Amino acid sequence: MDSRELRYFVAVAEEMHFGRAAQRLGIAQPPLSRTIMQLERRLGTPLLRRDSRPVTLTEAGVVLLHEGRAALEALEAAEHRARRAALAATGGPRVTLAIKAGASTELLAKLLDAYAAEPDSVYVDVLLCGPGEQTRLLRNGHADVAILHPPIDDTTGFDTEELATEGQVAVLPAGHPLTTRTHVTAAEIAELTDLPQPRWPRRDGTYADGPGPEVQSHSQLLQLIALNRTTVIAPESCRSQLRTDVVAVPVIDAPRITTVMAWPPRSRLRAVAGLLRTAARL
Amino acid sequence: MDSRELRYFVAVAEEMHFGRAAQRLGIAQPPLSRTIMQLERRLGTPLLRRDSRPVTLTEAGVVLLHEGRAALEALEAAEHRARRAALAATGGPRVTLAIKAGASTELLAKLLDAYAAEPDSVYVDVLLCGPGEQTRLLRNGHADVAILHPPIDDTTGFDTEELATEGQVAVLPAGHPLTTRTHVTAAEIAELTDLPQPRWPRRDGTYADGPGPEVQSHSQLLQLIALNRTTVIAPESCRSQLRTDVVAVPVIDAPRITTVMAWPPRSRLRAVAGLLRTAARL
DNA sequence: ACGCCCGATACCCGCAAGGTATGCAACAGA
DNA sequence: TCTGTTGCATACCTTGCGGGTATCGGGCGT
Repeated sequence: MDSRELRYFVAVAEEMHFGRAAQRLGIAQPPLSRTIMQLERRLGTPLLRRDSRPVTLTEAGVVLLHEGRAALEALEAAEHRARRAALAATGGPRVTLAIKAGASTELLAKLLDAYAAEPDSVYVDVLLCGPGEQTRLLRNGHADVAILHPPIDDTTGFDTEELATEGQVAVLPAGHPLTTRTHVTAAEIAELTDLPQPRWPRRDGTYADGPGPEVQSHSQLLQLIALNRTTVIAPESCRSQLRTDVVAVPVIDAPRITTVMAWPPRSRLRAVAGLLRTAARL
Repeated sequence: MDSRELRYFVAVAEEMHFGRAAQRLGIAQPPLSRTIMQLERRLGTPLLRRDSRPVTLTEAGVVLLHEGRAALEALEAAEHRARRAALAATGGPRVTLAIKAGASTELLAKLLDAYAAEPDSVYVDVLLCGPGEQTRLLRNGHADVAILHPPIDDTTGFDTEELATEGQVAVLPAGHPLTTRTHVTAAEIAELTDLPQPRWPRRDGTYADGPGPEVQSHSQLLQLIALNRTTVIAPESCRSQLRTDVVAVPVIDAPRITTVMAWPPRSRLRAVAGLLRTAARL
């Protein structure tokens, strides 16, 4: 199968609309229709039901959308990794590590320092990315290794190694009644109608409905907490990033957050192995 | 990147020779040369060193060969899985299970019977394949799930679930001195110069050098054991397939063999989940 | 019933993929 | 060192296919 056909099909399957898909692909609609029909002939099965609007996927179409996305990502990954391998061969070897922007830097700093002191260490490019973006970067070859937090992040399809596990704390305004407690429960925090949970923007920039304030950044969130507007439950390592006008109280029954290092399976990069050895010693 | 270019590059990288690669691809050599050069321009880096013969891979070339193979397999997989999904939608749902030909059928038979009795079970196509072939079939989409035996089989890149673990036995000719023992060690078996280890054919059909007899099949092997020509260490479940003129003696220090079910990560097939649930109850 | 939306069809064009002929550089043998 | 052979690159031609425009036809809303 040709990757072009697959790319076209994925576009149509995602848009559920030939015209919009064609626009997204930068081609006209008729050649797109033709290519999809060619693909269907080649596979010997229809992928789309056009008899009702909007067009819908057949069973085979659903499968091809899932598997095809993975295949296209693998193609991208091959291209990017080869390109980066070329850079590493000329300008000195390096690896790219993807971490969530705003995540705890303590553990990471220790790891990077320790690794840099290793005899065969290479330069580590640190790639800050949005929430949940790390797995995509790992899959499409923009990163070699990532720091993830299951079960928030989905690690299926990657090799992983656990680095740390920690409890969670509720971040409350200084002076709030609960700050006198040694610990609280998740239910208690959820029931605080005076401090409703904040709402983060979704992928498309819109917000879910709810009583909590809309936030775009961590500093904004901390300010809103200090102003008695909201509260949040976060890993305890966030303590080092807190302002003095907010207080962290352990949440006794919140799920423990694990920090894992993840990399694509059968990645044979020496640098990843080195990072792992270093991490194992910490 | 176009899959055609990648296919061409992989052919050249595997053959280390433009002419042979072109022949394998069914095209002439000049367009192949041109396509590889286009790919190199697109990536902005040379992939092959042509200044000495045979042509050799650059660092980027090595990476692209590895990653590119995986990407091409993912493409194949998408195609095959979509095609099979279409079949499943018309002719009743089914899954394809890959097992090594000649492996123990006891556990498998129990599993399949139990699964068939489940309320939402579907027909299971059993695909017999050569040693180490299961992972390839899983990767390229010819199979949905497989029975593997790590550490013999490489399971990196798959989700797995352990089904069973068993010790190993030495299969000896009836009447051999060691058959009176309750157990033996691997070293003792290796030191039996009168019964050298058998030699299996490699992928290309040739055999490694050594004193042992060349064998192609299990029945051949058993006959050679009965004839006092060789011996072999195998999982204890092989006992049910032995003839009466050979004897199995536990090897006390042989690594335990695990039987795992493996499937591609983020495969969402209900049938695979059903098989797993059934397996968990056995 | 009418009009609109949207995918399919018909037809044309240009380019890039593939073929043939040949040049030129690298290894092997003397 | 010279020469022949092997093997990748270059030059040039041909053609099929990917893409564009114009238009048709069917489903759905009003």
